[in-house]
Amino acid sequence: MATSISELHQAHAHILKSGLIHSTFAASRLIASVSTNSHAQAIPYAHSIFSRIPNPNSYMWNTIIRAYANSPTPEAALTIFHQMLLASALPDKYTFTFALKSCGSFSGVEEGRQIHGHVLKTGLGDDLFIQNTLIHLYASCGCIEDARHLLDRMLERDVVSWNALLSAYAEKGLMELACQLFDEMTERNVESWNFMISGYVGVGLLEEARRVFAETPVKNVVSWNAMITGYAHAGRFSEVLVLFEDMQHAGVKPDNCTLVSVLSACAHVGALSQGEWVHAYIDKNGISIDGFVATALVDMYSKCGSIEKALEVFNSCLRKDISTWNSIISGLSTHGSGQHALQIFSEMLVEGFIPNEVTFVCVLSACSRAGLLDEGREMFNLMVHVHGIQPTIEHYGCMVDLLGRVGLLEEAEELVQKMPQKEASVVWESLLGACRNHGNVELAERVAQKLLELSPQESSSFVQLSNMYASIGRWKDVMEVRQKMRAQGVRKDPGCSMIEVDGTVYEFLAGEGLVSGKDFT
DNA sequence: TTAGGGTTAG
Repeated sequence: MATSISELHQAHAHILKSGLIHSTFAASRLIASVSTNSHAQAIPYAHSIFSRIPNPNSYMWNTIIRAYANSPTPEAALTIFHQMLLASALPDKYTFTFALKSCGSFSGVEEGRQIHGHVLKTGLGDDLFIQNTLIHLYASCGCIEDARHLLDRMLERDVVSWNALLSAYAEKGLMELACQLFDEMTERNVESWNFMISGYVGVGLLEEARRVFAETPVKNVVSWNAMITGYAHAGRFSEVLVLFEDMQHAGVKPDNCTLVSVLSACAHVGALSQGEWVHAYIDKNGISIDGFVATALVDMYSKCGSIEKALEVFNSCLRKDISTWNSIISGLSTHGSGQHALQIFSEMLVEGFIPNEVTFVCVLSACSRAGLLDEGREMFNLMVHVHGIQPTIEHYGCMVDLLGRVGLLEEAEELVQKMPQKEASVVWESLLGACRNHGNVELAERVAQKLLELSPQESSSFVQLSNMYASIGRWKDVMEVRQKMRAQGVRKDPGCSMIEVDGTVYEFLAGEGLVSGKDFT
C-alpha cells in the first residue's frame, strides 16, 4: 500500500472527529491499514491508536501482533500477546500463527515451545497454518528433529509444510539436508525451487545455483532475483547485466528488488548508460521509487560520475530511508564535497532520521577526505556519546586517515592502539601510508613491524614500506624488503578495473591491458 | 495468516 503516513494521520483525525473510533469496524480498518504501511513510524502509531481502544477485539489484537511479528523488533509481538492473555481476550488460530512467527524471527525457541504447549491445550494442534509455522520455527532455530517430527506426523501436509523445512535448511546453508529433502518432497512449487537457488547462492555455490535455476520449470521474478543477487554479491557484475537481459527476453517483469541489484551492478562497473536505461524504465513503468530504489539510483549516479543527477534523484525522492541519506553523503564525499556532505547530514538530523554505523562511516570519511579535522572529531564524539554507537574498524580507519592526513601521526598511532588488534591491520596500513606522505620514516618502520607481525602473508605492507624507502632513496632497504617478500612467498595480485564506453563494458588488468569487452546496448 | 529475492561503507 502506497498510502503516506500523513494521509493516515488525516484518516485518524476524521475517525476521531466523527466519533467513528467507537465503531469497531472503523477502528480495525484504521489499525490494519496503518500497520501494513512501510513507514518506520507506522507501527508505533498503530500501536498508540490500538492502546486507546477500550476493549479491542481479537482481530485488532491479531493485527497488532502480526505487525510486530513482521517488524525489525519481533519480540514486541510477544509482549502484546501476553497483554492479550492478561486482558482475558481469547487467542485464535491467527493469534498463535503470528506469535509463533515472531518467535521464529528472533530465534526464540523456548518462547515458541511454551506457545506450542498453549496451542495444544487450546485444541488447535492440527491447524495447518500453525503447524507450518511451528515447523519453520523449530527448523530455523536448529531443532531439526522437532521440525521433522512435526512434518512426519501431520495428518494433512501441503507444499508450504515442506517448504517451511526446506527454507530453514537453505537459510542456514545446510544444502545437503536441503537436497535430500528436495528429492523427497511429494510436491514442489516455484518457491521450493527458489529456496534451493537462494540456498546455494548463500553458501557461494553459484554454479550449483545456476544448475538448479536452469532446471526450474517455471521461473518467477523471485527466481531471477535470487540468481541476479547471487552474481551481484559475488562481485560478478557483468553477469548480472547479462542475466537481466535474459530475464527481459524471457518476458519476466523486473520488480524493485531486481532493479536495485541491477543498479548496484551498474554502479560497480560504471555502466552509466545501462543505469540511465533502468532509471527510464522505472519512470516509464510507474515503478515506485522506495528507499531501496532511491538509494541504488543515487549510488549509481554518483559512482558513474554524475553527482548532479544523484542529487536530483535524492531531492525529488519522497520516500527516503536512512540508506538513501547515507548514499548521498557518501557520493558527495567521494566527489570531494565534504562540506556539502556535512550539510546534508545536519538536514538529515533535522528531519528526524537516526544515523546508523554506516552513516558515520560516510560522514567521517567525508571529513577525512576533505581534511576537516575539527568536524571529524566532533562527529566521532557525536557518534559515541550522543548516538551510543560503538566505533568499528571502519570508523577508526576514517579517523586515523584524517589524523594521518593532517600530519597528527602520533595521535593516529594512539588511536590504532585502542582498537581490537586482531582487526587493526588495515588501519595500521593506512597509517603507514600517512607516514610515507609525511616522510616519517621512524614511525613507518615501527608500523611496518607491527603489520608484519599481524599479517605476514599480506603483500601491501611490504609494498608500502618499500615504496617509502624508494621515495627517500634508501635503495638498499628497498631491496631488502623485496627479498624478504620473495623469501616468504608473498606475491602481489594485479589490480583490475572496468569502464563503460558507449554501452560496452571493458575490463582491464593492471599491466596487462584489455581483458574483455561486453556489449550491452 | 504460514515458506521468499533488495541498497548505502577505503
